[in-house]
Amino acid sequence: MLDLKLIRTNPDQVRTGLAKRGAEGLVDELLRLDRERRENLTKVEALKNKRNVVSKEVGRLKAAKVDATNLINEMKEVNEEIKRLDEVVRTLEEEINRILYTLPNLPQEDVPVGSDDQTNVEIRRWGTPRTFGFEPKPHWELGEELEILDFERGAKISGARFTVLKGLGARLERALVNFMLDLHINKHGYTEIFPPFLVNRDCMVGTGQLPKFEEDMFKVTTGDYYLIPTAEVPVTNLHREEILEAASLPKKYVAYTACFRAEAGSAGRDTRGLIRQHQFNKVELVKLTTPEDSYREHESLVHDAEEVLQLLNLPYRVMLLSSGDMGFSASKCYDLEVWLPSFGVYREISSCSNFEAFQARRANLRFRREPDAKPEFVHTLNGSGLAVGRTLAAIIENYQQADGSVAIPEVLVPYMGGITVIK
RNA sequence: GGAGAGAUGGCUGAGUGGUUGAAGGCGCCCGCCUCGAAAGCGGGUAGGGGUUUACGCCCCUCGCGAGUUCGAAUCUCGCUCUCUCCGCCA
Repeated sequence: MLDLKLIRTNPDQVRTGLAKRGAEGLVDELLRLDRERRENLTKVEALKNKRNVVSKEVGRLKAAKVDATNLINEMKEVNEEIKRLDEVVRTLEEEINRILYTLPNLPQEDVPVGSDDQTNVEIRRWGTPRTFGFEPKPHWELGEELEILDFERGAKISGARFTVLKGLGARLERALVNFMLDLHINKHGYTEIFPPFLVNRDCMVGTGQLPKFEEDMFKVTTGDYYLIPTAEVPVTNLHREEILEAASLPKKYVAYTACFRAEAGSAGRDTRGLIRQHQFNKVELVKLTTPEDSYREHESLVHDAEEVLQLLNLPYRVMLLSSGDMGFSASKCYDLEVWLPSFGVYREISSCSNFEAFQARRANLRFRREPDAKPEFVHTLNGSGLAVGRTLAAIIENYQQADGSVAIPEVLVPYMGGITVIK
């Protein structure tokens, strides 16, 4: 969430930033509520001070065996007024928070302004899409023919947007997870986390999924738990309500998890294949940094994710998302898009964002520069490294051969027990 | 699921209605002492909010939320979490 103090002291900056995202209009309302809250707060605190002072006096009088009935009666009236004003303040705070929790983050200065993906900017491109001497098939056709993807049975046992991986397909999925984890752990210096897949509501609010995007989340009916839509949620919230030492930053975590998304509003989109599933696997990178380091750490996080595609020899491009295409919590976001031959387009396979203090403020996630310094909010970042299901689809399509078999990328062969082709 | 015990500051640990936001100890920071260090001595060490040019002042917080009271860490009720034993379970 945004800093209420920034809104109070610099409303124009906030108005401008929100306008870039098409989310203006509530700043004046916030300023009014904030002013009203502080006025009432000052009043009620003065009364509470009076109550504290008089109560101590009552204690002294009673100890001295002096009658204090008048003071006690007076305080009963003061208490009524305190109760009333407390309620007023509480209501105002609720309204303020209700608005704050639904306002998106402000874009960084260098984020292109635009309303959708048409204004995204291509930053760089890696690799050349292969030319096929035959008509390349989509991954779902290849997968079914090779009996490594079973969409029918996925639909039978669960429903639409669920897929069963079988045999070497399941093996390849597992190989990808292990390959990505090993790369980020051993070469890039991330610490592996294996978190719960169900989290409480506070975590979902902390990273920004709630309260605004409830309909996109799966919620269990027993207990107050949500299925994680990404490992970003449990991993970013690992240190919520904590004050970290500056020396322990940046914290770099990598986590493999399943991800669960309701995909409300996506009806009819990407209905075939592995691209848009209710459940998919992802290896996620998360960083907690000081504010001054977060921009550099963002760039290096993108490179860490890119290296997965490079080692798999999959052509991709890096897009800088425009203000209107970024996620709710992000201040700046790069997407990695992998080449999918059957679509003839680049498709998102990773999203790498810097959230600055937006999530940290929600999750009360702070650090201290020096032992006796004031706590400050950290900056949080994350990115897919990568979405495993989409990577699997990209490999099947890019590595297909004329006879319908699929070659295994060289770096994965050790993870496949020496197998070099699925046929 | 049943029975019991517990939750206090960075840690440990007192505190059963009245200057207790909290004794003592440990840790940490500053100073004295020392050639230097240790020991010793003195002082300082929570977070949030409001107000103020500032110094400062005020409010809230002893797991969380209600309640009793002029006054609650302390009494009452509800909840959460942790631990022990039993049951069940992968």
